[in-house]
Amino acid sequence: MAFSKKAAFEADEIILAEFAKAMSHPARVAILKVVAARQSCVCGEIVEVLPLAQSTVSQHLKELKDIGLIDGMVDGAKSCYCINWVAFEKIGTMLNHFFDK
Amino acid sequence: MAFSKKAAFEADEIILAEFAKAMSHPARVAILKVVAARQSCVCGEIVEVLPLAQSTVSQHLKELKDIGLIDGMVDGAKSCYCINWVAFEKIGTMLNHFFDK
DNA sequence: ATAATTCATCGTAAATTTGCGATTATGAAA
DNA sequence: TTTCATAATCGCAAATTTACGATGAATTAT
Repeated sequence: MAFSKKAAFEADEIILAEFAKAMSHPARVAILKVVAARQSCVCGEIVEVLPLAQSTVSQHLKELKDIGLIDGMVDGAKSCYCINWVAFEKIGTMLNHFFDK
Repeated sequence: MAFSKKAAFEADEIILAEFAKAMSHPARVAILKVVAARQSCVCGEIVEVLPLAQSTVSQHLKELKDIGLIDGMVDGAKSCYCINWVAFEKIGTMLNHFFDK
């Protein structure tokens, strides 16, 4: 493969693909669902609900946070996450208009 | 890793993740854009436009077709593709309602 | 019939993702 | 302070994805 060809594509194509990638694993979709249902929630609650180890969940949370689908804030020893609805709006808009012509 | 944990999630989470995965690479987003812009188009036209080898494009097309985002039909020696708008509707609906509560 | 086109599939190497245990860092409780 | 709890990060192994050239199958052109 030698090297990735991602850079050869247009910025909006890359952005949409990155959002899609963030949601391309059922664990991350499940995390989004849990966080959305509880307004905001602590990492430990997510770990309890998912069939995955704490370190794995933490990694998925990081990915969702890096792309901006969730916001995370420290609450003492805990980490509290909530949905970034603005980002979801953005995706919806991109999906609605991206393939129009 | 030993084995994938995908099966441990709910069906709707898996389906949404699969759609997202199909759109998680800029090449596939670009393909969708090209096909959408031309109503329907032949494989060769896509290969011309993308910075990828024919076999690579063909593989991406197969992924998009397998998940149902595009339909493909044989036209003599050529292969003609078009967007499956119903599938896009489905994604839009899932995105709009999946995280509501 | 032969050659050229078109595209799917195969085999592969390299890159990336997934998952977990172990460790680390920080805050809370004793 | 020492201990416990919470969660991020590291290091590694296994799985999956990405990309391409080569090959094959089918159609069209000569």
